[in-house]
Amino acid sequence: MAKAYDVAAIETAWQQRWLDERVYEIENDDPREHYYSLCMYPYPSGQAHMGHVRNYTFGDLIVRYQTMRGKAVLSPFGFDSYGLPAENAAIKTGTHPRVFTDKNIGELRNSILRLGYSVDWRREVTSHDPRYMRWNQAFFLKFHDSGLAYRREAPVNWCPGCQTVLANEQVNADGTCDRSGDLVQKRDLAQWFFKITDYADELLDAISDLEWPERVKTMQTNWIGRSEGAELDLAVVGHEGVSVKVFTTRPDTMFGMTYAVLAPEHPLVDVVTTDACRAEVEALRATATAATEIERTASSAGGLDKRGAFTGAFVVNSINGVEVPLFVADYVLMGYGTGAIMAVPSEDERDWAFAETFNLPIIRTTAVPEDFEANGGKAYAGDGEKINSGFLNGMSIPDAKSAAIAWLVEEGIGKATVNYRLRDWLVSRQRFWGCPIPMIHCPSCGVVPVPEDQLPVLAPDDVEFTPSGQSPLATHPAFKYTTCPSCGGDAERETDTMDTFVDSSWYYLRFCDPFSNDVPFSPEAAKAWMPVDQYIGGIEHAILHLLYARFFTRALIDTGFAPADLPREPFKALFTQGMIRMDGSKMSKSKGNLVAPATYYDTVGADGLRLFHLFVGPPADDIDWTEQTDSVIDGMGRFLGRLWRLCTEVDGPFSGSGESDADLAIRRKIHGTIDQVTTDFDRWSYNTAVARCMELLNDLSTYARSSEATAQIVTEGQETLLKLLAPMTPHVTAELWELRHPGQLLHRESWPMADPALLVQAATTMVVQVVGKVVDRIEVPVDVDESTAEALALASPKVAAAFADAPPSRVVNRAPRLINFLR
RNA sequence: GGGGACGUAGCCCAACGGCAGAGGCAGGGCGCUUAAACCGCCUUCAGUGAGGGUUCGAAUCCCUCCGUCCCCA
Repeated sequence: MAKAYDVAAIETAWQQRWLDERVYEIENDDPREHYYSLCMYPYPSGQAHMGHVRNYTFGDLIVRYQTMRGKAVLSPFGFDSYGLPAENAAIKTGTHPRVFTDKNIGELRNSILRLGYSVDWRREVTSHDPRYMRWNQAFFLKFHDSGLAYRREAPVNWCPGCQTVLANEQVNADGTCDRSGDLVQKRDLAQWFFKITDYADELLDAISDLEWPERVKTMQTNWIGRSEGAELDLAVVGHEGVSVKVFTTRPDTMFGMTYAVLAPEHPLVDVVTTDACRAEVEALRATATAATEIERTASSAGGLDKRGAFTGAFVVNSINGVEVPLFVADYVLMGYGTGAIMAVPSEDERDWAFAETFNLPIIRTTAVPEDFEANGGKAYAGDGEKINSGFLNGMSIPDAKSAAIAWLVEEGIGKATVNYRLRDWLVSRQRFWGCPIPMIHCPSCGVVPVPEDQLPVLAPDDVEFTPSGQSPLATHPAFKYTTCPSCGGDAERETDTMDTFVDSSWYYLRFCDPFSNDVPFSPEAAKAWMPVDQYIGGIEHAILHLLYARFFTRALIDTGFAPADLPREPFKALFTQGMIRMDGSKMSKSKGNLVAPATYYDTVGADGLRLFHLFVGPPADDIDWTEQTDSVIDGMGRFLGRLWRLCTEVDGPFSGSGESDADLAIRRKIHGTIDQVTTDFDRWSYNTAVARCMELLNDLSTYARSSEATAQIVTEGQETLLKLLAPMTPHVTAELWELRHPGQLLHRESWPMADPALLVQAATTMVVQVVGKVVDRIEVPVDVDESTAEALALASPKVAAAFADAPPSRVVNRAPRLINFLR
């Protein structure tokens, strides 16, 4: 009686065995070629969900595959354990966020283990561990020293009801607080920033060399948003020495400026606004403060872009001396450029709409295409000859740009500048469950860093979470009140904590050396593994996390925490997996449409579920979880059952000698499959790799059913299939290998090599076409020469009939695959 | 509004510019079974969202449109 396939028992036993035998524990000095595989470390939200399963299935496949390819593979795991959900849970239930978080970490770790993910668990890192977060603080101090961290006022979302600051995700789409429903206000608070803009050019330039999905590279490029243009001063009429500095990407359009605009927050607004206009300007500023940035700049959001007010002041268009009105309008943002623009309605859509509303003149400075206006064209941003532009007339746009800038420089009123959309990274969070910012505010010394030997600054445990939402740090006297390290007088601690993106910006470096306590990671360890060879995660981190991590790696190198010769790009290759959708929206806890992975452990097992995720479609594509999905997953279970029977119930006797056509055919199939699966693995085409294995299993089953089969070939087929499937369905294949080779571990075997001699076919089918239509198929030797192929094809009766009257005028000869005769 | 991805059997998906079908799901038939499930074997099903272009040849490359989704504003 063959052994039964007891899915759950086999899987848990192997998970234990891999841990016991330390199969995936790796040393930094391992002599094999190093390979660093990393899945983005998750927020610990409790039991793993399907998105985790999908992510870690790809990650585990790579770890096991590269290990079988003979490499030393680093596969660490950790938890992004600071964050808002734990704090919200604390407010709701009164338990400390650490308790909630540690419990969730335990659950998530167990469910990762249950998936069979191969991890060096000794290297586990959690963000809130004092041995980890203390380095955030050390980095912060050094950044502060180096000018990379600074403090300034910046607007935050303030809820008047809760008397606290809200994160963007706590503000509803209509601008209300998601807890109290009050209208959220903008308030200026002094906050800490990291100077990522210092690295804008480098971060932008390095994008082109990354082995990343094009769309992620595009998103990063757009996010940094480098634009070249000019900065110039516009003198304010009647205010001696006062001028408005504006940034424009189109200095060639200066002759078309018919008004200028200040952002509502612009400091000059108070200076230039006349008494007659003050009331209207103030009203506009009030509405602008309440509006979100998206509302303010969206050109499609129902006329919001037309909100503005005249200041009563005029500025001089320096290029032609014309005086134009100065407005305040909320479509100009203080944070971009200089917070003021010269408005050229003829070449900018939003300026055009604004000019129409306020009856301002529109002067074209670029010749528009002939039927542009006839077709309803308004603002025109395309190419064309300069017109109405004085000394720029007749020039192309690029020439006119240069000429205009040269003129500005000559006159001493402007210069060429580069502007970025990217802004400095605001790292202050008015939260409890994050890494405390190690700074002290002293009334006499100002802002003073906490001395390094006093790190880490730890949040207190004896805190109460009130539904008001205010951070307990700010109301905890023992934490808040301290003495100044500089003068010894009374002082207050900074009570803000760091953005959790700081935690995730260097965890991949800590994984290289998670045991050190005197350094964040040793230079040797970082050099042993960095950069990450394959980084895997969700597309939702395409911009912020990846950009911050790229910045952080550079900043750590430049501040001496990481060796100078460490690669400055942390992630060599990136793969972003598709998300799982259900009923048209993302499968998520908040949507309440989760399907628990554990549902399948007793039926098809983790192996069956993994196989489903690999098979269902290209890894980068989103998948839809539908009523039919369970049937597909059942099919994966049937496949594994057939694999089990092929390896346990096929026992001959076989009489084959290894010489028959069937023997050769199945050996070709075996080796062809090795070749194809290897190729598919290397190009992230796991769905087709699974299909190849299914084909091989089908063919092997047929072959092994015949008593004419050859015993050694049956074995070769079985064992090859087990190896090919080992990275995909590790448990069942490991068990079947163990049954054949007691005491040996399949996952320590080498990846199979295809025999090249079995990959070449002697003969192939050549398609014969007449004027592109298939008329015949002929068996030809693979190395047939063109003239022989043509002769063979012409001998085909169908071709002969077609060309009975006259010979073909042209022959497209792609021997041995295809030949096409044309009349 | 700008940028990007994707549209192939009832469904999920394959197909270096060269025979539209690898694999799976669902459906149908037969076998196994007292019967059913399981299992095994066989099998039906599209001309590639629409239109144009390039090419000897287009699912594949280019353009326009339609639809779905994502990112940015």
